[in-house]
Amino acid sequence: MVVANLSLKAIDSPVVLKDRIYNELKSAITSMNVYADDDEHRLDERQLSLELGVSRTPVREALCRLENEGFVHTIPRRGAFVARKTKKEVLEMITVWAALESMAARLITENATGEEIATLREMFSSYGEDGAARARIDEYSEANVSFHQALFRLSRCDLLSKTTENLFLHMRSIRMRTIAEKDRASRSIIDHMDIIEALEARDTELAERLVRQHSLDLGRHVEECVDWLP
Amino acid sequence: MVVANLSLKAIDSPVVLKDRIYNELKSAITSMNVYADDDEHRLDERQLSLELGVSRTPVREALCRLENEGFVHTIPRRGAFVARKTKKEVLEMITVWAALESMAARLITENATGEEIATLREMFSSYGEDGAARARIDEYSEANVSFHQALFRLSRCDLLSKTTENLFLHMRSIRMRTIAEKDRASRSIIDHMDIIEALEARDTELAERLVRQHSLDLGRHVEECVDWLP
DNA sequence: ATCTGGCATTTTGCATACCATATACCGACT
DNA sequence: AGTCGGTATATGGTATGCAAAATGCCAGAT
Repeated sequence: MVVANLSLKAIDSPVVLKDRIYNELKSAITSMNVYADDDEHRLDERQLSLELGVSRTPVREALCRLENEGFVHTIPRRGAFVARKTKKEVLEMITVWAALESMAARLITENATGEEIATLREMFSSYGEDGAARARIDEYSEANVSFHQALFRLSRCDLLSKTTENLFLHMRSIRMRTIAEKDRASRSIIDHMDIIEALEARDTELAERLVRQHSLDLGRHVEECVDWLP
Repeated sequence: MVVANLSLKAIDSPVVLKDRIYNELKSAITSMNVYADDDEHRLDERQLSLELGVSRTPVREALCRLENEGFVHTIPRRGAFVARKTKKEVLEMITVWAALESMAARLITENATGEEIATLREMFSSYGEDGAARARIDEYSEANVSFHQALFRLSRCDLLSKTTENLFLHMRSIRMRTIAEKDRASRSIIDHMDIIEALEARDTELAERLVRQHSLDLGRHVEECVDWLP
């Protein structure tokens, strides 16, 4: 008799309540438009626990995590609120983003395969330089996000992706609003194409610089044009 | 009658129990040598709450935060353990570090005053190029940490500092062990001096490249020489 | 009429009690 | 002797209870 050599993957994911609540709240917070109105959105522990049908304890632990990630701001004895970023904080997020993504580009030129880089180009196949598809802003916005996420994925550095993940979510509402300007969208496409070419040419320094500049440009644009943030 | 115009600073720090426990545990974890022995260090909720003289609830919330920051690894229904980084994770931390610190250097060349940059040089005044002081490794190690922290401080980007803060703590044990090699220490001093000169010359690209390379060198050294990590 | 002081309410922070599950031990069976 | 199965125990996950603290309201005084 031989032991059946089944290739089983260990199941160590007994998803517990607090994690599900964390995911639920996180998606709820990131999908809402925090900056739509001026009044702050309170997160009542008791109300949340009632709505979710659980006790306050796992809700508190979920809020604790969200606070640590900057999505929730809690004031002792006062309660939890959906965090609102100041303009300064947004600009700093963009700065950190620029640092991380330019490093991702660097790593891609050194490690990624040609096929992987080719997938980047395919993502924009429908958005030719003719600009025919430029009208589909919302659709492009999706491709835009995918492109940046792909950069981090191809860098093969999990920590880079993980560190940026929350920045992505924080920036989502901002980016959605700033990308909805045609000239910036077309500028963005050109930037992306230049980046892809640099990656294909394995030009480490150039790719790094282009990616960094692309982010810093966004930063300058926010600096100059966004006045709806404190 | 005039209103007394006292310049009071708002006290919004009713330091609550869970925060103190968080700090207590964090300093305890980061100061211990996690990699000294092979057996994993368990963190028993009940035992901790007994030792600290509090209930389990705030202990759990502190552990929750520490898990989110990667200092604690909890397995559902099994308990919390002091997290042990793999070699891959350490290398990725160094990569992220390199990205962030090189961006800090970039910002310094653009924003910092000459006086601020001068303070960097003063930090190494006692470690001349003659190498007379090279023997004082432990003392130098302190100056080394201070130097890197100063880079982030002078970047005037709080988020850069904040993001790196935990990386600092994670790397402490690693760095302590790798820096304790004379040739690397002297190499490190030279690197630092080159970086300072680039900053003084306001050479953005050079400063950025030197800082990044300094970190990546550490990465390569860890890659090659550290075999005591899984 | 406005300001101040106290009371009531609301809500968090912490403590405790309960429950589900994983591990460990032990006895029985092959 | 080794292995399998059951039970006990320990430990984390969840629920609830209690108290401190902060806000808001109202009444009374100036």
